[in-house]
Amino acid sequence: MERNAALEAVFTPVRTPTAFDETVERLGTAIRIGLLSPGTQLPPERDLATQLGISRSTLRHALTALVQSGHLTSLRGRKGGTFVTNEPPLVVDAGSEPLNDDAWAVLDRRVAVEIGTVVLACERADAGKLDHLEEAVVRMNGATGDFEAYRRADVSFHIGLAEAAARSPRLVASMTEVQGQMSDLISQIAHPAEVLKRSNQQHKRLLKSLKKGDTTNAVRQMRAHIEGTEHILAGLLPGGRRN
Amino acid sequence: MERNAALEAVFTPVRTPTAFDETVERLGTAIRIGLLSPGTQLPPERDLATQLGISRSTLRHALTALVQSGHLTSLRGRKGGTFVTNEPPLVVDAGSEPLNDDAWAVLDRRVAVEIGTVVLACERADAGKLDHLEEAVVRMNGATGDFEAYRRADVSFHIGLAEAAARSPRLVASMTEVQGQMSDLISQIAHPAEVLKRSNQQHKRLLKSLKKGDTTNAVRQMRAHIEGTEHILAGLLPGGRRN
DNA sequence: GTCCAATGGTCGGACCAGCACACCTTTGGA
DNA sequence: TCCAAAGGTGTGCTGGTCCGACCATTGGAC
Repeated sequence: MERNAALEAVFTPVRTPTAFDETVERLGTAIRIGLLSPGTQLPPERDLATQLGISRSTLRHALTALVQSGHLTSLRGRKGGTFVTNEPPLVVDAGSEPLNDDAWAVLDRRVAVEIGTVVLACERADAGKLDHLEEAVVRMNGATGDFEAYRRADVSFHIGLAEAAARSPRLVASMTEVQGQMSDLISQIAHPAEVLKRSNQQHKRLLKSLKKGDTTNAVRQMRAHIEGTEHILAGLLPGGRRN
Repeated sequence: MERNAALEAVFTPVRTPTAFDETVERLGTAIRIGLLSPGTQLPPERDLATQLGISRSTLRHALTALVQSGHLTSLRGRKGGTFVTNEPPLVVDAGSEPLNDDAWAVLDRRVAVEIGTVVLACERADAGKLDHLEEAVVRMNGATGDFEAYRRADVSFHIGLAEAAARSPRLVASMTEVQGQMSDLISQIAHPAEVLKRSNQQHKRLLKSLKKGDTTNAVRQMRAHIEGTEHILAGLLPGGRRN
């Protein structure tokens, strides 16, 4: 029993997502969380394949899947292209997954990514970079009655934070991934306006601390912000609230 | 230019490590950072393949690679098996990689994982779980003259922290990965005893805060601890110190 | 001494993801 | 009228992976 936990981690199954899987996941998430907004045109297949470092065949395979799931549409001919649908599906499968055990892992990962981001943002972000966050907060203020709109702005806020902190695009990618997973989780719970208001107040306070470069308070506020979601989810997760 | 940083992250090359790659990486890292110590016997190939969720052929491919690189040896016959070499290579390729640009990404990821871990550990760790950390600190105290020994204890400390905080093995896996990457980075710099002493004093202070559940100070101390390494590395990294 | 069980080592066939590349089809503008 | 830019299709090859059967070595049980 000495260090079973660590060895357990070593001998855990190796995950081997295929290029197809990864691509569907990437683009699907980007669309669902609003990074690629409705109407956006993707780069031509040949270019995009190069950018993603995969063959056109594989990319097309993924695009086809996303077309069939209603995220994308394609138009042929000159001035054709691949476009994000006007009303793309917002969550994956609509609750077919009953909050399995990895949900806890997602929440833990979120703590790491969000708090790490906050620390870095406090050190690196100048006022200019934080303007986008201000906008997002305003948008959220005006959308406490419309969860989808609220959530889009919420995602902007958190991803904007990562952009402000990032020295490499990796952090932004991690944040994007985490936000996508969170969207899947929280799609299954209710969002009364008062909860959203309270949540956005936390955003405001956090932003204030960020502007002052007050790492200590920023961390505390981010932790509180995250805990809000965790407490709501705790009841639904297998094993109940384990905090 | 609106949100190029986020889109850049979306259209970044898709990574598709093979099962073989992942396995070599996993086991190699575990050995290099001392999670699998010299002399340790791995499970029989057939079992290990099952645990890792890959075929025996693929596993053997990976094991063969690790045998050739000097990490493992195999003995046939009853009471045979695969064992960690007595003196496995400690770093990958001995400095053939001249600190490329992703080094910054590694450092950022470390901030996230370590600080996130500290926050969770403050909330969840009881005194018992922190005993291992105490041991590690003692070991480091006695090894400020022997960097390899010091580093092994150092890794124990940080991974022990993850074990204390973890609700799922994922966090431990992330920490393991990060520590492996850090080992590769810091293998290229000097480690005078006084630097190690100072570093271990930070461990002590951190542990004290952890025991009190003082998240604020624990975070501050962990950040300071990480910054120590960053400052030393900054001179070697492309782009110089960017903090 | 003999046999057997446990373990690493080898081989061959099958499958499939991914790639490269050539070619077809549609469509709008020069 | 033609051409360029885009998506759509097909074909064959390579390499990673799996499965399963079988071989070789070795130490202990009897």
